[in-house]
Amino acid sequence: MAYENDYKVVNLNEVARKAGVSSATVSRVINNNPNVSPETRLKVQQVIKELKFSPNRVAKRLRNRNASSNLLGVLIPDIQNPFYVEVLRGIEDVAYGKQYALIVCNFSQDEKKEKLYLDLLQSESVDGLIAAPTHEHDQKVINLVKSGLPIVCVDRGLTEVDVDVVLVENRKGAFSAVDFLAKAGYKRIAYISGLPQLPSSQQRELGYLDALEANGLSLDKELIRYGDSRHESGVKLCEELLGLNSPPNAIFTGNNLITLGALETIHKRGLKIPEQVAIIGFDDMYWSISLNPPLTAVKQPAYEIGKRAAEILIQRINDPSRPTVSMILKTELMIRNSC
Amino acid sequence: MAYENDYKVVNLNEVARKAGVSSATVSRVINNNPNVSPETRLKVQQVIKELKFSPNRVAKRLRNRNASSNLLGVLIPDIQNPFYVEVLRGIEDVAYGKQYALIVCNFSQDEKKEKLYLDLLQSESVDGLIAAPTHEHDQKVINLVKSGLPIVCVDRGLTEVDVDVVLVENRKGAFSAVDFLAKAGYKRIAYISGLPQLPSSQQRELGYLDALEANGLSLDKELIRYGDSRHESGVKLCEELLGLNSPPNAIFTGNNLITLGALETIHKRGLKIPEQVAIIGFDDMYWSISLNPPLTAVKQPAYEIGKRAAEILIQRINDPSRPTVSMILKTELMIRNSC
DNA sequence: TATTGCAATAAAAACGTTTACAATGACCTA
DNA sequence: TAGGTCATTGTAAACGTTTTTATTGCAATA
Repeated sequence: MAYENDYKVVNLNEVARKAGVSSATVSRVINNNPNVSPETRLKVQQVIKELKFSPNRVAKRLRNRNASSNLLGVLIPDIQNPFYVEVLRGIEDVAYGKQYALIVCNFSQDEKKEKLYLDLLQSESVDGLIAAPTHEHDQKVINLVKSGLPIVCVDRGLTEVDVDVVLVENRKGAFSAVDFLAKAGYKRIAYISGLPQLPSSQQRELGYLDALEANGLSLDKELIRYGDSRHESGVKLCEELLGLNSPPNAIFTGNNLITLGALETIHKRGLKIPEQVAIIGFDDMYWSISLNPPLTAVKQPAYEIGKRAAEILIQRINDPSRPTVSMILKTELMIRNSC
Repeated sequence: MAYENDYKVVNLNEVARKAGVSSATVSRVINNNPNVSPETRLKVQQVIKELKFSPNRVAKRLRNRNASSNLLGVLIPDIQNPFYVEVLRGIEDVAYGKQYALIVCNFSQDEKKEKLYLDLLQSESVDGLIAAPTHEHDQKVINLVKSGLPIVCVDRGLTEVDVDVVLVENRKGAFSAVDFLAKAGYKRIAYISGLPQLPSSQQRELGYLDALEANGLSLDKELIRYGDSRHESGVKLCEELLGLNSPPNAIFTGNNLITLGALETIHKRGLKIPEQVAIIGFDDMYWSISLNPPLTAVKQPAYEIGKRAAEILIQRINDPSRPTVSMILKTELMIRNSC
């Protein structure tokens, strides 16, 4: 095309030539190395501006394998879950502020896909990684931590290895929800769990059990159902529960997609909420108020999780030897009209 | 740490040394270049397996500036909008299938941020870009197209330049919604528009006007409100409309975030939908059925948009000279109970 | 037998940076 | 004035690939 020449990208050497200095000097200028005389610096800066030079991040990354090349990996289980989108927003705001780019990998809770993405991220020489591993014994992520790559886990930790982690009080959060149901007089309370291998699902189940016990309610194992953290399993498992001979009169749903699935089923059956069946969800959404009925839910500070994780990651990149931290954030019960 | 050595990453030269060949030969093997004897190939492949070698994508990208380095940029106006998340899912599935990684840039409808991200993507030497530009005259994106970078626009096109684009029948879709309202007997129909500079907002407005005219309804300019495509402007503009001396009895909302905002306002005012005010939205969500009431909406094939865009982009990367295409996808009216 | 052609391989340059090390020259000191 | 110090700058290697060009050995040809 006739276009191309007008938009040719200049490199550091052309800047050096035009400014009459060596490439090393130009490099020093753009990296704010103090060993440059003020006049030279000014001259070079002028040429940089004139030529609209911007350093090639790929070359930089290749050269500085383990120095900062300003690229982070984000490994997310399900980008269609608004919770993770919100986490991503938090990460993104911090990353953008510090000139980091993000390679976003959505592995759809598929372990094979997760593995491939991790290889890819390593091969892209990312400076660090924010990940929500498939489970606590995720060998691939564990190895990556061992290899020295800065990593922060969100939503799910790792055993066997010391790693920075940002979590939420899952057990307490679940307790507050189920306790609220019990105090409101519901006696048969069901729990639809996400993937049972996830630490968060396990913790929420414990919170559920805690609340039953605290309120003197006996446990009916039939009322606990295990799904895969997705909308469809909310639909299906709620169907199962409502089909029981002695169905629950309240349901605690393990995450927001399950909540939406369960709502779909309840509405399809034409049941009145909360009169015929109450529902309380883990995970709030800003449009929960516009649901039918406005949903009572445990709110996770998702944006905050992402923000904190990114901050911690960048800290670790800058100081790989600092001790690991576990940050546990609080949840909040948003009371509306679904129970 | 004691860890580090166990996980050292091997490079092509080590493979070459161990296999007793030159690095060029190893490169030929991994790139399936036919000029390698079967025995050598086998030998090299063995060593690759043994050493768990995987080529460094950064070096590859640096070397092959304009050949395939398997990295795509995605420039998205608002990752919190479920529509774009769905588009992203479509892109991701195609990209993953072809071993492409994605740098996802969410510019939050902020032109400065958009510009910075575009510089970053260029500096990362992406092979191609899928973008939803801020408006039709987006100079930065136009220049990038002119520079020869393969680009596909989604949701919004560009003037002044020939570019691949994947769109939706915005005008027809809006018409079908407003026509449905009119045929249902609503006479005072309002339109809450997203950012007025967006081609999609403009087209939807035209569809709205078409439908008024087709049904013999007169236009009241007071009933058109312009927002910024976000939740808050849905809240606020709906507030304004309902505060009018002669308020609308039906509202057509320009995108899903506006819809949710408007719903919030309607519920806050305690108005009955659709008896006191009806609402129909552009953009469907899989949980629209769980809203109060189940929302009637124009469904865009969001996943399909992303999928097609990614396919077209990869085609163009492989054949930069092929003529540009415009793909226009159809919308579908999902009739539920909000009007 | 001398030449040619061909297949397989190696050598080396290149991509655009950073950085260890070397070189320069100005100034100071003894 | 010789030597040393110091600030500034330059040279060249390195990061891990791909690719152009060169080399090798061998078979075919005249």
